[in-house]
Amino acid sequence: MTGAVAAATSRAAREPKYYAVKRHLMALIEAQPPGQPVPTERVLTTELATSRTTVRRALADLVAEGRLVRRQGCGTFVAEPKLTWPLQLTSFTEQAAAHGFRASTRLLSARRQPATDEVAGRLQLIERAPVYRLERLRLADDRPIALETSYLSAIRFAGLLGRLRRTGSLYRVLTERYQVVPTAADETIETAPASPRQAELLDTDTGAPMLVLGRHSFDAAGDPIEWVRSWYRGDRYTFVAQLRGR
Amino acid sequence: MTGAVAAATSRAAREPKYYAVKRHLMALIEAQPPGQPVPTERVLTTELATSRTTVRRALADLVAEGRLVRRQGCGTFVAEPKLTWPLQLTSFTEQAAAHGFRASTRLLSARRQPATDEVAGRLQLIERAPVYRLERLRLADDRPIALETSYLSAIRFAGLLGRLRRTGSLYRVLTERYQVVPTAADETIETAPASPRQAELLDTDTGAPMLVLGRHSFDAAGDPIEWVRSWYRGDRYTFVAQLRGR
DNA sequence: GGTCGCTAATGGTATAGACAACTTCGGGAC
DNA sequence: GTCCCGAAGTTGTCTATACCATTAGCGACC
Repeated sequence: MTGAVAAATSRAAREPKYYAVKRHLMALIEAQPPGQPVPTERVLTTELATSRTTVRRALADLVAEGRLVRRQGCGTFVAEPKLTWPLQLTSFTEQAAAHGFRASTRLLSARRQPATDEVAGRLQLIERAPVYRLERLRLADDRPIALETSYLSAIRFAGLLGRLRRTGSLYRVLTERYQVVPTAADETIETAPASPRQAELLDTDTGAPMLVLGRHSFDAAGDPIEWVRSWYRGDRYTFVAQLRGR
Repeated sequence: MTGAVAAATSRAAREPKYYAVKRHLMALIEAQPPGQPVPTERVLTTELATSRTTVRRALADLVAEGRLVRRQGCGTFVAEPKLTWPLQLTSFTEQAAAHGFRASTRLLSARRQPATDEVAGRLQLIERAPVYRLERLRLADDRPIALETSYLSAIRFAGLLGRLRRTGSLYRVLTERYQVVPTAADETIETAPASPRQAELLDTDTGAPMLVLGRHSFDAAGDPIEWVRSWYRGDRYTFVAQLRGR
C-alpha cells in the first residue's frame, strides 16, 4: 500500500486562500511594535474581497504562533515576543528565579483516588492502587504560567496531603519528611489543544495550542517518585535547554 | 491595568458546543484500535443535531492531538499512538538508530546567501555576511520525519557545499574536513502551525500543529558552529529527554 | 481477464449571515 | 462633577449552503 505516500509526493503545493491572507497580515505586522492594532475582521474582509471565515482562519493561525493577540470587543493587536522558559531544573521555583520571576503556586485540588491504568504503570503500582492527585496552578509575578497535575503513591507517601497543606512546597515535604530526592527523570514534550478548563485557568482560548511537559522522576534506587504533566501556553512560551558536553 | 486578569478569573468555564461534540467522539474512540473508522461528518451532523462546521471543529481538535486521522474521499479513522523521538543526541542518524529506524536524508536546497539579522546574530557575524543555508528532509524508514533548515558561516566553512554533496553527512564533513566538534548547544522547543510547503513535504495539512526544535551549537572555544530549526509533526511525535543527576 | 471510466460518498474550502458576548465611549440623569 | 446607561463597534459562536478534490467500487468495454 504505497497509495498514501504516492498521493503525498504528487500533491501539488496548493496554497489555501486563508494562507494568502495570513501572508498579507505577516507583511503588515512585520515591523510593528507590540500592542499595535491590526485592521478589524470586517475591514480585512472587504479589503481582501473574501469572507470573514477566511480572515478569521488567518488570524487564528497568527494567534496560535503568538504573533497576534485578540481581545473580544476591543480588537486584534501585535503580540509581545514569546518568553523563554528553562527546562531541566527540578523545582518550578528555581526555574522562575533563574529568569527573575517571583514564583507562586495555587493548589487547585488535592485528593486521594484509585490509580488509572496509565498512572499505576508509571508509578509501578498494582491496578487501582490509591494515589494522590495534586492539581496546581503555577504563577510567576502573579500571572498564570502552567497547570500541573501530579500523581504520587498514597501508600508510600501516606499523610502527604496534610503536610503539603502546612508547608506548601511539595519538594520540601518530600526531602524533609520522606527523605526522597529525585536523582533522574524522563521528560516528554508534546503539543495539544487546551480544554475549556485549562483555557480558563491560563487565560487563553479553548483549543489554543499548548506545550505539554511530562516529568517522570525517580529516586536513587530507581523507584518512581512522581508523574507530572504540566501544561504551558504554546503561544507564549518557548522551552530552552542547555546541553553541555557529550 | 488589572482588567485582563479580572476578566480571566471571572470568566465562567463556558464550554463551546464543539467541545461537547469532541467529548462525544472521545468516548466513541476511547477503546477503539487504530484504523477503526468513526462516523462521517454528515452522519455526526444529523445525529448530534448540529452543523457540519461544529463537527469539523471537533474532528480538527482530535486530529491535532494525533487521536484521529482523516483521508479525503475515504473517511476518518482512529490514529496510531504518537511515536517518541529522543532529544539530546547530536546526530539525526544516532537519534533514529536509537529507536531502531533506518535514517536517510534528502537535500532539498543548498545555497549561499547574505545572513538575515537573526542569523547573523546567532552566528556572531557582521550584518549580511555570507552564510550557507541548507534545507534537508529527514526520513526514517523512508517516511518523512522532520524538515531542517541549517545556517553556517560561508567564510569559516568555505567550500562546504561541494564537500557536503560528495559525502552526504554534514556532521562528518565538519569533523573530518574542518576539525570542528560541537561541545555545547542551546536547544529551544516551541509549537507553530505548518506552512503549505512544510505540510506538503511532511505529508500533513497546512496549519497543522508542529513541534519546532531549534539547535544552536558551539565548539570548544565557545564559537557558534551552526543554527538549525527542525520542524516535526506535532500530531505524530512526542519528544523524550532523559535527565541524569543534578 | 484486464482496463478504463463513471458514479457515489467522503473530506476540504469558501461564502453569507444571524446572534451573542464584550469593550469603549459619550451623553444624559442626578 | 459623578454615575449610569445605552449605542456602536469589536470579536466569538453557530448555522446553512455550495462547490471542489479525492477515493473506492462497480460495471462496461476491449
